[in-house]
Amino acid sequence: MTTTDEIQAAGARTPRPAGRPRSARAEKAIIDATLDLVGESVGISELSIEAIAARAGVGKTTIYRRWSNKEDLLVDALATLKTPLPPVAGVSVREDLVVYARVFLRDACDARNRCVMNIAMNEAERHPRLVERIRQATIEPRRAAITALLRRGVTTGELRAGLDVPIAMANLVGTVMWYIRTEGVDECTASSDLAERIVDHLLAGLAP
Amino acid sequence: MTTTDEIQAAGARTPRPAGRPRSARAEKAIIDATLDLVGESVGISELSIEAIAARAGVGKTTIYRRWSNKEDLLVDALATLKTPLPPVAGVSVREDLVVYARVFLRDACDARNRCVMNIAMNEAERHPRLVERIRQATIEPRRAAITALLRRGVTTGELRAGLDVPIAMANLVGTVMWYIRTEGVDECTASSDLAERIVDHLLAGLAP
DNA sequence: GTGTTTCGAAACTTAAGCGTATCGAATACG
DNA sequence: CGTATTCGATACGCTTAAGTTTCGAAACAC
Repeated sequence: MTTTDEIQAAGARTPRPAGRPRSARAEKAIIDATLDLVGESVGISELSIEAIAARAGVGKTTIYRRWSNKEDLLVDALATLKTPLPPVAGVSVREDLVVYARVFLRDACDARNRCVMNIAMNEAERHPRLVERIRQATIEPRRAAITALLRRGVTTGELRAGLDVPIAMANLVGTVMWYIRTEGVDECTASSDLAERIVDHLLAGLAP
Repeated sequence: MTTTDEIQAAGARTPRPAGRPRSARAEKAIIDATLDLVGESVGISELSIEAIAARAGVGKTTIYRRWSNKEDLLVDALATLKTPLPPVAGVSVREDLVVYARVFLRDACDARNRCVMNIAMNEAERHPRLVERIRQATIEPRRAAITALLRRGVTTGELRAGLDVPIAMANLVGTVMWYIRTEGVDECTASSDLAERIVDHLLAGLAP
């Protein structure tokens, strides 16, 4: 921190407390180190504040001055993974399903994003606050988007009438997730048409 | 351990070493406590030998006399969950798919069995030996069985020609797993025809 | 300049949990 | 009976990490 990279003047409203300002660079380094380590170790208990401080090149004091414990830091760190929500889509339901599937595949291939789902699925009992936040920020918007898309397909006749929406949603998301889990991440990055193939498979079904 | 419940005479071949025999009841209590705690805490690092000993009503000595470390104990404990392999099935591919789906649903609703999949999916890097054992003992047989069933369906014409078997497998397993994850365990035990509904949904596909 | 606050680094206290060792009591065999 | 081994309980040394405190240096406002 040799140069002047401290937090900006903070506007006219807050009269800027006296003393040395907090380093914005240190804050970013802490968040980045946290996300890197979470992406590697998958599991909150394996994540140590000391490892974060070492990786970020920062003293533990600098961390504890900003966050009072590990969970608070994680909440803020995961919030920066703003997974920009699957973007709005276009004309045909199939095309939109492919767009969503592609987003899921891309996220599932990124270690940082993948760990979010791992935490949401496995740490519910030990970190309910964190999991609830993930659920509201990431899972729920996607669930709602897919539900709306499936319902739209039913009304437009592009999808089967009487479709069981919860099952269909588990169908789409579960297939993508499980495929990545079993076939590995390489498979995703390799074949660029994987999303299309999966969606077409789901649309056609198993029967002839 | 007030009564005589020690290990039986052990046959004529081994001449029975002198001294007090090891308690079979203690061994069972240790395994049970291990599975209970794993099912609750999901995550091997949260599992402590001391907690197992306390839950089993056993001294740590009794554990370390049988297993040299946590992982060895887990390997043996998980091996007792012999999830008796999906039983052989019958005439139509649909019926057999329903049988498998029902087994997966039942397993996914039991905390002890559910944790096996959690470990297999999340602890691969930290406990490769354990995960490899789970993979060979549980995952691989099921994968092979489903693959065979899907292939059979293609040859008999009950399933679509040119079916992508890996995607179809992720389709079946992923749908079941994700449905349980999102809708909760209660949903499984409640509706007894869930397996049929999921399988029929997969067969029919999303399209009209 | 003085005063205030943050910086990174290090030492510190506290708490878990591992794996070992020791203890008296219990349970087998001969 | 004597011997051998296991039993549960407890204490021990060791490691890891949490969270706190102290330190001199640095960065700001005045």
